[in-house]
Amino acid sequence: MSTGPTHDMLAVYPESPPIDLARTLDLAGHRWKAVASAAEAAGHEPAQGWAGAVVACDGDPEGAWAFCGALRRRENAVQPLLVLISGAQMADLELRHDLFDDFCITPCHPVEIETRLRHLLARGGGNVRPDVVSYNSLVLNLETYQATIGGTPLDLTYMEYELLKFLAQNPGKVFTRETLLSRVWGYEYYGGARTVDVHVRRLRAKLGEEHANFIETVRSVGYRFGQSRWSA
Amino acid sequence: MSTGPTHDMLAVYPESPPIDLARTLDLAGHRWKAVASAAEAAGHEPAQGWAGAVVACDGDPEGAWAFCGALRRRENAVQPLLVLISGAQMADLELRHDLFDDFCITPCHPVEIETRLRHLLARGGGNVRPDVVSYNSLVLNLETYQATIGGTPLDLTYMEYELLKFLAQNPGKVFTRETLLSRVWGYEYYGGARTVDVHVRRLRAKLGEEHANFIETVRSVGYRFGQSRWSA
DNA sequence: TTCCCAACTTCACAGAGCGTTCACATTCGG
DNA sequence: CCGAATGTGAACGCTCTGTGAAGTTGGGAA
Repeated sequence: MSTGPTHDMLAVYPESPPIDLARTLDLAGHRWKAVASAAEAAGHEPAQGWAGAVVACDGDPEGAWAFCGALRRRENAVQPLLVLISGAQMADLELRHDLFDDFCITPCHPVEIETRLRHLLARGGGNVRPDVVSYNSLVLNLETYQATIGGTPLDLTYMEYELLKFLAQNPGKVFTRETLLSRVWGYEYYGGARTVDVHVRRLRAKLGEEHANFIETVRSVGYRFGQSRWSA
Repeated sequence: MSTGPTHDMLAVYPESPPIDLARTLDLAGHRWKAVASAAEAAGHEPAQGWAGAVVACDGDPEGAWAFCGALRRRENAVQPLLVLISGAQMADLELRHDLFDDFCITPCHPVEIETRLRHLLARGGGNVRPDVVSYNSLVLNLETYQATIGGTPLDLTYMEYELLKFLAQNPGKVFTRETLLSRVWGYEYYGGARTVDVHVRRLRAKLGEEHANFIETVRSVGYRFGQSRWSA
């Protein structure tokens, strides 16, 4: 139907995208605007909103993922979101599965990028991103930053909420304190691992005695949220 | 095909899939069944339905696309659907964008297939396939640090888990106590060899009388996990 | 600006869990 | 039947985690 997207403005990151990417987008007839940050993306957003985003993780992976996260946490989450990564970065994808819709392993054929973009756009943004994370009676509302358990709201602080969200998004999986610090607190964080312990303790307290065991301690390893699907 | 949860059976086309694909699926712990046609896919469908489909278009593109179309036209459309195509076939995708959810350009890294499957399954609400080590009814979940035997969880301590994991990753191979100490406990470890004995004993106890013989004693040498193919 | 309070981090200590070792019993090979 | 290798139970001691509290930071109000 569409010979070329007309009213579809894509956000591209970083501000000086790889020349191959720029050429590919141009040749395919896409309209796009490169931005340096999520704030800039919000500032330069067209009236109809972004039609999607393409993020190259080559130069600055940290910044790129932060950018993805920011676009997804917005009021109107930008969709679809295509990331370009190197093969070595593929391991990063697993824990960030909620931050993108599709990915390309660079270097890749320009046609592949174009095909994936077309596919994503044709599906109208593709997959629906859940705006809540839930486990049993626990519900995290990603839009309002509120948590409830059995319907009654929990009064969580920011870090408590982020930690619980991260754990609840990966139920059953064990994380070391170091992993939690880097994924929840941030990469450049240089702090003691006991910080995690204390936050876990407060979370357990707020979850209540009945649900404190939502967060399990795995001795000598770290923490796990929820039970493995096998221990049913 | 490895053991695992029973509700994640993938349909694979064609009936004799590329060996690389088969190996990738097995190593990732997926359960799958190769089928020769859409009719056969319907006939062999598990009670809970297919968790998804992987279609290799290498040999017979027409048949492969017909297969995809049939799965999509069914009462319960099979989702998600991942197709493997060569670069030359990329042009086919545009006209068939409604017949698949994601694609891989072959030849590609096995990790990419696995990553895309994970992503698709996670989106579809299906369970993400964990990394597992399994032997008979014993399953070690490397993500959750949990072990089960015949579906019932084993309550292993950290060292017990590590020892069992190492042994189970090398079934049939005999290890001296010294080797086990250096590989499981660490190279710089300087302790008595009887430590291994005690841990083996506890492992056998927790495996239960029925499966205690998973760990065999090789007198004057060490221990072996699983049976030698020469044993009577 | 200055103060204040909430949130976050760090610290210290106690308790529990777990790994290691030892002593003794048992089995195996010759 | 003997010696060596292994199985077994118990006790010791260390490491890790839970926990209360002190210390630090940052943002908002007066």
